[in-house]
Amino acid sequence: MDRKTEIVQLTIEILKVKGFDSFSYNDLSQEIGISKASIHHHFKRKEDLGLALLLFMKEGTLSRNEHLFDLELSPWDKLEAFFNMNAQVIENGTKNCPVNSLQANVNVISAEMADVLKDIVDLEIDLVTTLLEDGRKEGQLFFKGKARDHAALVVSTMRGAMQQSRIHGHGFFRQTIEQLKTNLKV
Amino acid sequence: MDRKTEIVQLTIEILKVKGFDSFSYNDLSQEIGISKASIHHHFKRKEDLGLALLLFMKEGTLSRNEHLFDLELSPWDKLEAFFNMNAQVIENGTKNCPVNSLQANVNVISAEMADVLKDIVDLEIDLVTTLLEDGRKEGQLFFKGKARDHAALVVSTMRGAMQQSRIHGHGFFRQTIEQLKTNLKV
DNA sequence: GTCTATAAATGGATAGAC
DNA sequence: GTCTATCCATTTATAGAC
Repeated sequence: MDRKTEIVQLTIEILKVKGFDSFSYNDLSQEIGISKASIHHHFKRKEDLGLALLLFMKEGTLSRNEHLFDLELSPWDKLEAFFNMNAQVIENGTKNCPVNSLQANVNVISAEMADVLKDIVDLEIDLVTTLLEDGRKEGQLFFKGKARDHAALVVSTMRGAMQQSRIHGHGFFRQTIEQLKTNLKV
Repeated sequence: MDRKTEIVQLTIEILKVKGFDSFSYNDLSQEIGISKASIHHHFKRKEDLGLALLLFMKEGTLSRNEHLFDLELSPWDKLEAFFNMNAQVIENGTKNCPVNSLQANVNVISAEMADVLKDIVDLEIDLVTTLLEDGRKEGQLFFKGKARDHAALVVSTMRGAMQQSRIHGHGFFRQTIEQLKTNLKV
């Protein structure tokens, strides 16, 4: 892996713990073992790193969506896989989702960064919308109203639960997702 | 209103925009029109201000809960009032909920602060649990499973939607709450 | 690409006068 | 309670050598 990617990935990990304003080039420097100036060589301004990081996250979301979509699974099982992927992100509730972290800091990031952040959430809502539509068509899962509206609810709930679990412990996320799934059962 | 309260209330407003690490005594100084040193006179350390602010928020939650509980309204209408109160907090989606802001920054606040933050969310879940139980008993609203589990879901969804609405616009919160209510209809 | 050194600004916090 | 002045640490960022 090249250094740029290493820095980006480390930054995402740090974002799960601290906010965008709360981490410094010094944090990265210590963790990677090169000087602050070297980090600046790869990403001149913190904002450049922020944008690179969001584009990296968007790429990840795109490829995960594609991978999930191509799996030989039922809509229900794909939805479960989606939740499990996100459970891994927060590592038992000890960490936050980087999307939450950046949303909470939307006023301290650039407009460009915020645009990509919106794209990422839209991609997720797109995926869940498709899974909900397919599942309802097949009679495998149940919900009222439009698929897209319910997908927005599903993503909001998941994201909210990811953040709440930071203070309520790792069980909170698991339990809330269970309740969400209970509501989707026919 | 005394100065301490003025500072606390202003800090909560700033927290809706920036994170706990991202605002400074200088921000408060500028807005109120007294020097940084004067802010320090009222709250020696930033951590003291943080704790005072959380205790203030907890008091507010307690009195709002009590007020809501005493209203001559049906459980459904009380739930709606609860959502409307929270819609006011984020002011059309331009701002975040301070609870979200602090949860996202849980690693940069003190353990004492985090404890009170947990109390606040627990109080909300308690309220919603009671409303859900009463509503189901009266046959006015519907949900599967335990009232407390569903209350955790309701609060997670609301909080998640509050934060998403920062990038998805003011309509997102309203729409997601509508979808949440649609699911609660008998 | 990486380093040391350093600039320039801002942060939290204190001392002491009024 | 409020002020000015100041301290010290940290932060983002740059210059220039290797």
